[in-house]
Amino acid sequence: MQSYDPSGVESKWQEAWGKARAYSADVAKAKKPYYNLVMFPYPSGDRLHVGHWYNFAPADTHGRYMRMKGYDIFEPMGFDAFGLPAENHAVKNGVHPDAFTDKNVATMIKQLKRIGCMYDWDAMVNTSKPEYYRWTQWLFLQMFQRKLAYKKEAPVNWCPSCQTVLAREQAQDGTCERCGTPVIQKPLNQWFWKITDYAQRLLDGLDGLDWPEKTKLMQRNWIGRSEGTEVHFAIDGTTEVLKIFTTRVDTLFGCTFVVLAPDHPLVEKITPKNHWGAVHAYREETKKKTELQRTDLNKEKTGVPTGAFAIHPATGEKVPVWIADFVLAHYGTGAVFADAHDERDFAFAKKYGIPLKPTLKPESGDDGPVRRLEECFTGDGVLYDSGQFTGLHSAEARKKITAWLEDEGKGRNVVQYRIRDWLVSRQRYWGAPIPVVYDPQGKPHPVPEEHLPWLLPTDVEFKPTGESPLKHSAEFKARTEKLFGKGWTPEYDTMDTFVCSSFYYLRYVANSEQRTANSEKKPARVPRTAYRLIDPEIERKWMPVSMYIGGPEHACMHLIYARFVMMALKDFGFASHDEPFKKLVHQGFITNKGAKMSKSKGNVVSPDAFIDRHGSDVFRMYLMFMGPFTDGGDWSDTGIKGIDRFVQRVWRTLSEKVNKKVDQDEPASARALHEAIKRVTESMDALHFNTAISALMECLNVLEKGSGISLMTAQTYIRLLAPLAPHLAEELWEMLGGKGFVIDQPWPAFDPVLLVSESMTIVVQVNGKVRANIEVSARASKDDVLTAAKENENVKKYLTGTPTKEIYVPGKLVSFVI
RNA sequence: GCCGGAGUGGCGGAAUUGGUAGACGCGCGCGACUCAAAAUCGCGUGCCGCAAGGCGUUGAGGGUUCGAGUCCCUCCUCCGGCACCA
Repeated sequence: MQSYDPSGVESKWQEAWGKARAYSADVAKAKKPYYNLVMFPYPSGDRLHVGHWYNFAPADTHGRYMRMKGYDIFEPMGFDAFGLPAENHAVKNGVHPDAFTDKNVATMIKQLKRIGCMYDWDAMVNTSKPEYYRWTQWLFLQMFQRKLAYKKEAPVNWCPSCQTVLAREQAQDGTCERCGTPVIQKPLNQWFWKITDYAQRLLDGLDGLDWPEKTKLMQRNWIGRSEGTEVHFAIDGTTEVLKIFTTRVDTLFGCTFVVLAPDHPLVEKITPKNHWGAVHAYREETKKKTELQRTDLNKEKTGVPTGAFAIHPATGEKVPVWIADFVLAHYGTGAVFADAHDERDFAFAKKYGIPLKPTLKPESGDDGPVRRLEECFTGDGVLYDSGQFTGLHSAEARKKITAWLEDEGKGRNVVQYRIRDWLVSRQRYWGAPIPVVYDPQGKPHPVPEEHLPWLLPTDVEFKPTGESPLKHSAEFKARTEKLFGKGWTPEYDTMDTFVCSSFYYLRYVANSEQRTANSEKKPARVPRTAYRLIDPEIERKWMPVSMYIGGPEHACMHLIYARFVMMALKDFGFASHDEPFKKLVHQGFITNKGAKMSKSKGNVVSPDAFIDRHGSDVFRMYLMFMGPFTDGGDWSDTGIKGIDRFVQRVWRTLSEKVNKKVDQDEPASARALHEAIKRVTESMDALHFNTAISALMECLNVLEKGSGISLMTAQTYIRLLAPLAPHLAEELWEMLGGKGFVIDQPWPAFDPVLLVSESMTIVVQVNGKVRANIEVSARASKDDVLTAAKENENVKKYLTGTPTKEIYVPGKLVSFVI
């Protein structure tokens, strides 16, 4: 008897699947579409790592399971190929990013094929190719046309090392997401996409999504809706009006000063000359600080008075106007009114000797310390010294004061969002060029659609200089002048790669339709998607993605951009759905000795050696057996042996013990098999691959002990195994004379009758302690069971006296209380 | 600081609506095969006991219940996210 040798078997079946085009979906004809998607990888030059496998293999197992359940699976794979690493590599080694990317994609495809996933390679996308990025640019034009793309000068996050701007999401902790360099603020004229227009819809849409609650919550926080009041303060001696957003208008009467962000536009207009020196110096000081320094919470708050005064809208008092960098320019209106009921205002006022006036007291308890300004009370309470609102509770006061302000024309109820418009410009080479040209007056014009793809020029230096490398392309300038006229210049910035990945799921489907049409025998059919982002009928059928699997790190980036783009496309009339991803699941992280695997730490585990020795089936099953796939886990290579043994045992048992002459299994075997069908099905539905595997192991343990296995049972077992160990299952299926591919077989159903055994084991408890296990007939009544329980010797020992309570849980246990 | 999630053997982890905690696997121990080792197979693996049986137990403490890993309260620890958001 030969042991199972995966190397030959796995390549044999990978070839056979490929030859039969077993995984090419016909998206136009499919009846029960199921779009099984994983987040596409970046094609780095490195080998596939454990993290890739941990994402792709279980996702593929899910797809295979759904296929056997009768769905038409579409499972594409592609490459998010634009981005900094290829460009940095180009800078270092002088190889063009395109050549470098091509090489990486080719090796990555080879490696991906070894996993043995059901990828429909006909549908592949590569975001760095003109046939793809023409759609990235097309999307920009759509946004531009509807004024959702706009250019503005704004202080932006700038990474001095990468020499480019970053979206807020890419500079979250004040450092560059890629290189960790502290980010600085720099005023630049940049392209933005108006995601803020969709804030409320992005928020509302979350309720209907089958996503992890945690991810939804993160998006809710990111969108950051808050309802409050905009209060208008006139500036003394000017016609200027300062608008201030607050959620605590109940403390309005306690306002003794107002604070502007240093870069608030009013500062220049209202600061009297004699204060300008100090104000200017403070603003310059702020500019020099990095985002990290500026937002350091432990830092003592600083500020300077502007010398201007604002008129309190309710009392008419004059209150001083300060600037301070704890007030953020980009939230609310970039200004706050300060009072005694906010920790920051309280501390700031004490530091600079600004008077405070408490107007709120707790509903109960001693408010002495608050009145004496020894304590800062920030909760809701009861108002005093607040004019006609005195005596009201905070919540009530907020409503009444807002209404009063509205009547007086001094304020209104408003909703604020924390989310900011999406900065899509990048001063880098390796990205999709923004399809905009400027006339000699500097006015931007969209590049007409017939000129798409607006090609990325190749005659450039890659060194980042802070300006877009495209600026140095002679061809790019010449092309623009030739098409649009003398003095016209192209936009030199490229797009954030998150734009590329915001709609790729649509292009997969379009590609698949196109290639299928192209590969059909005559008469040639013109693919419906050839000149469209996607055919509307096919979009309606395949969207939203049925299952989207990828890492949680994209919660507030890719996953929010893609939702925004999908909503916009629907509004533009190119799609019929609001949401791109119906169900979302995050795989967990695989760590090594508790630490995140990274190249710089040198603790990356390469799957290669394990694949060579054990094969893809064993490796992917081991990853799935480690624990729940949403949890991730710490890598250890000792346990893989267990799966290897399991595979060998399956092989041995099914090649030695199958008796084709028998069609009736021993009862134990039959029960074990049907128990396995039930449990594997439940586990697969829940994506609990670890328990699916253990159910198969338990079943095998029983089958091994029996004297023989019927062909039927063997084939059913192989079908249960097929999504988890696809190659092994095909080989066994063929060996036992199965027709076609096992992956085309239906998923087995269990027979509940076979799950019921003749007898049942009942646990007997006395006063909550287990005293016996008794065997009774499966048909025994409550009285039978109770009688049998009382007759048990050990139970008798403890059953001293008449039970005050007799509990019987059918089929499970008896509990006596005495 | 705020918001989430999680704490179960030596290890990874199982456990329907509250119903035999520790399935399955790793590791370890003993045995078989072998000149030997590896591989494989068998048995064992919370504690005490030859056994029958007894006892303990799911981060800590308390509560509800005939019965709690599961429900409620208090606390501890770890992980993830947000963080001057007015």
